[in-house]
Amino acid sequence: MKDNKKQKRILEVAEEEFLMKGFAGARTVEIAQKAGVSHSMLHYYYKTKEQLFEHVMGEKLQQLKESVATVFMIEDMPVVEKVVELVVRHFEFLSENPDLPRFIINEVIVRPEYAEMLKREALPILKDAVAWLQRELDAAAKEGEVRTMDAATLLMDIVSVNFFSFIVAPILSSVKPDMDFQAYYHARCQENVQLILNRINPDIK
Amino acid sequence: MKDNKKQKRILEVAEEEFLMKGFAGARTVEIAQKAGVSHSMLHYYYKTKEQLFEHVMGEKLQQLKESVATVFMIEDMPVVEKVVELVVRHFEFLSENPDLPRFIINEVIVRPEYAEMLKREALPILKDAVAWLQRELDAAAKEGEVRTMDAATLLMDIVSVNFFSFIVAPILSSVKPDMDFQAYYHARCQENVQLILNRINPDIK
DNA sequence: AAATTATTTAACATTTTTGTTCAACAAATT
DNA sequence: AATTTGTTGAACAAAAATGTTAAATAATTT
Repeated sequence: MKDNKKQKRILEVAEEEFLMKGFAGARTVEIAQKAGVSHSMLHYYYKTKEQLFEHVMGEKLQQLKESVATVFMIEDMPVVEKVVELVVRHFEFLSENPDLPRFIINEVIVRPEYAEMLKREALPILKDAVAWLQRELDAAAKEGEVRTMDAATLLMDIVSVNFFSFIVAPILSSVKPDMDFQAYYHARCQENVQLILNRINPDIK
Repeated sequence: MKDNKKQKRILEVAEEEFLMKGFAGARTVEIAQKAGVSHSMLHYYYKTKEQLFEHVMGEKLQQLKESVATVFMIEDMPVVEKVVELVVRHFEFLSENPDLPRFIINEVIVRPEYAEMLKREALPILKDAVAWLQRELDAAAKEGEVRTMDAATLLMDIVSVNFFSFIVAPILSSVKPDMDFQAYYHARCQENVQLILNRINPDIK
């Protein structure tokens, strides 16, 4: 086999385009053109736009799944540090995949079949992660290290502040064209860590 | 004039469709059909899909603008209560417009001309609001009522946790089909208030 | 070298979506 | 009553997007 450099290239460009514009907004001819292959080549490897999209979505969900596994694989350390590590890792994951969440959320809302896919792929592993975090938190709460709290809620807080940091980034930059992304991300990550630390702090409320 | 009930109806349905599916995903014939008017009627009032979309976007940005004004018009009370009020009002606004933010963010990212529109429409008033909040916070910080902090950051925290509560709601419900939205929203709002209160609490860190 | 696989070009077919036109009719306004 | 405005239907045109085909060539594998 020729190792299909072009096929890979098509998929790469398809990812970019679908992630930016969604299924409805992306154009197959544009994908082919940007990938530097002929229009027919695209259909040679992927019969339909839908099929191409499925591959992209499949890869992205896979990636999401792996990222959950990675993000949660934290060696032994005090639970507070673990939570900090969680926030930072999740933030880092997002900084490498800034428009993945927006993409998934949109497609899942617009096209129910992909809600199913998400449910199948990403959910079981996420449930395990929540259960793990809950055990950690409960144990630490008994020692008074953190306040008693729901792991799912904490996770949602983490995801929402991190996620939103990336959602607004392009808007902020359209407002301040000279904005320093590096600095922004750095500051935001710190802010988010701080916010989550307050959240689990046992001395409050 | 006949007071254009149908024209209004078209706009209503167009809002629903564009908000759910975005510009690229929405279909003019479907809009006409759901509005209970003929296909030709749609083009009679709105020459093109783009024009129809502009009306919707215009209205939505207007609404956003007004909501900012409303959300921030808080009578005299201690600043901590003001912040709580802010969170609750913003949450309420979102509960009435659950997919507005997602819509705006998407279109603004995909179509730069609407980033301009957003900048023109919503930004000046938001800047005022941030300035107001900053003054309030600074005054309160001097009295030790809240911790010294950046108003823009606090606002971003508020928006992100509230916003995300609504983003995930449809996903959660696809996971747990029997989920009680009412209860979920109520709990989430409380959680978000709590999170923000921790954030401004002067006794932490 | 032969066979297979990858790739292009360029035309074409199909489908989907948008937009137009026109004749007729209904409703409201003057 | 006459006129303007709203409305439909149905056909049609035009544009945009997807998908197909076949012939020719290049590259790779056997």
